[in-house]
Amino acid sequence: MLMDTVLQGDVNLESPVAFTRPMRESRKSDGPLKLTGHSLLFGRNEEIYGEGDPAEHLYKVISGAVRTYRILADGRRQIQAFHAPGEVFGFEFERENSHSAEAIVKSRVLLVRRGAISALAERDNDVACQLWALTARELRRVQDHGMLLVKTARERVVSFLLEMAARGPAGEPLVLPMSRQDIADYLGLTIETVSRTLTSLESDETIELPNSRHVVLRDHAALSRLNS
Amino acid sequence: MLMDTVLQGDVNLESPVAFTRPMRESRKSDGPLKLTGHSLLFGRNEEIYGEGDPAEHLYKVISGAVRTYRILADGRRQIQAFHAPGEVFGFEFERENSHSAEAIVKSRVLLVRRGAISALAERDNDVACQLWALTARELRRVQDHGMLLVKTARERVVSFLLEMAARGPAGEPLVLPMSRQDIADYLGLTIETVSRTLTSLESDETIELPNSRHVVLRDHAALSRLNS
DNA sequence: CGGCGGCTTGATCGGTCTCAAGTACGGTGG
DNA sequence: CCACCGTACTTGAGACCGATCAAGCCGCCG
Repeated sequence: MLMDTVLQGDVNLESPVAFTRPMRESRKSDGPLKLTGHSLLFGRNEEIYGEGDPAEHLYKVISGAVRTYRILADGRRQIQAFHAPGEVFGFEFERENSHSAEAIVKSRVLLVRRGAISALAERDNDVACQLWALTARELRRVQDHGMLLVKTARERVVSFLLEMAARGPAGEPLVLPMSRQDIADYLGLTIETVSRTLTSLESDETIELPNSRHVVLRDHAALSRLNS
Repeated sequence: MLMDTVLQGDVNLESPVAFTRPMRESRKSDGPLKLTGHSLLFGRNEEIYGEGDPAEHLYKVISGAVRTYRILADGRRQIQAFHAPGEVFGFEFERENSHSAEAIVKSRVLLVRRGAISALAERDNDVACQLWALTARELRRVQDHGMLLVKTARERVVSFLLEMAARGPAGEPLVLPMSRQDIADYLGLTIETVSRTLTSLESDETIELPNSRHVVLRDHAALSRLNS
């Protein structure tokens, strides 16, 4: 974990940005929320923060990809979200983090002190409202993720693919930075079921799998139908 | 749905309040967020708002109990939360509601116009910060609910019972306002599995079921163990 | 060329769903 | 007070989906 120079980032309300592209700088009409902090570089599978750590920062992915997760008492891991460049994570109302975060691949992450944000929010209503909006957006994402978990294996995998596709440039093959185990823990399935389901979608000619980390969505109509 | 006199309620940050008790008026140190609106009375299973309706209000349960849910394309229903008196629901960042809300039993609900809240939030940072806090709290709840959905049937039912018990007065028998179907849709199980699991817990002498809407938690140690 | 980690494939097991009766309960009317 | 009814809940038998256990395969890097 290497310390980097101070730099400025802006928290915007735009929808997630492609994993495969540098962050997009478009912004909503209500304007971006300028925040400053240090950016740090994290290696593959390196912890960014752990469950129970004091929640001192908000985080923004500059490059790479991040997963947030919780571990159940018996060791099962539930991945709550994958974060692409441009996305903010680490929303926490409690004193301590309710979940852990790790870099999926080598990633640059901007850290913004909560104190700085609170101070800013007290002076500037606009900032406070945007924090609300960002949190509400995260709430919506988590609700959507919850919907996944009551579907069949096939529906979950399809939903996952469509979610990833929605973040990237349309038409281009999907690049997945995360392992099968990550996908399985995100979808509440086993690695074998994820693998089998992908294979099955390929033999239906709904998708193509040039290799394990690349997916081409071939039949969007069929995918949407399966997304239920 | 009967129109009622205008009355004042306060949105507080306290944890949920028992379904079986009138709302608790305790408040956090950062102070309650006073809001005014109309209270309405809703009958059993009456809709409070529907998915896709313009999101014009925040809601607070005065008495009774409320469920919020989404319907999947094929008709499956996923209940996102049960709301007890004192709790605020209807957080929505989008223009339209992402889910529906219904009264589980005859319920009185306070409606607060979003416009009024936004206006208040623009003038008063404290209000804006508390909205953030409330939303963050809801976020945490939804994350916790997501964790349920990757557990076994037995674990889900136990988690549900403990969640309900945590809201009510300690030691007293649990009164469930919702049907087995509601519980099943909240836990992502079938009604039969919920019923069987409860019966099984009773024959383990972990709980008692005086009747279908009342549960006595007998062996808290066993329940905590099963909560994983 | 060998070894290792990540992924796929196969065979079997088991938990939950599905379909189908039964039973208890609350309300209504006689 | 009881007979009746409808709804909600419980219980049973069997099927099925996804988990588990166990090989095998592929790609990558030494």
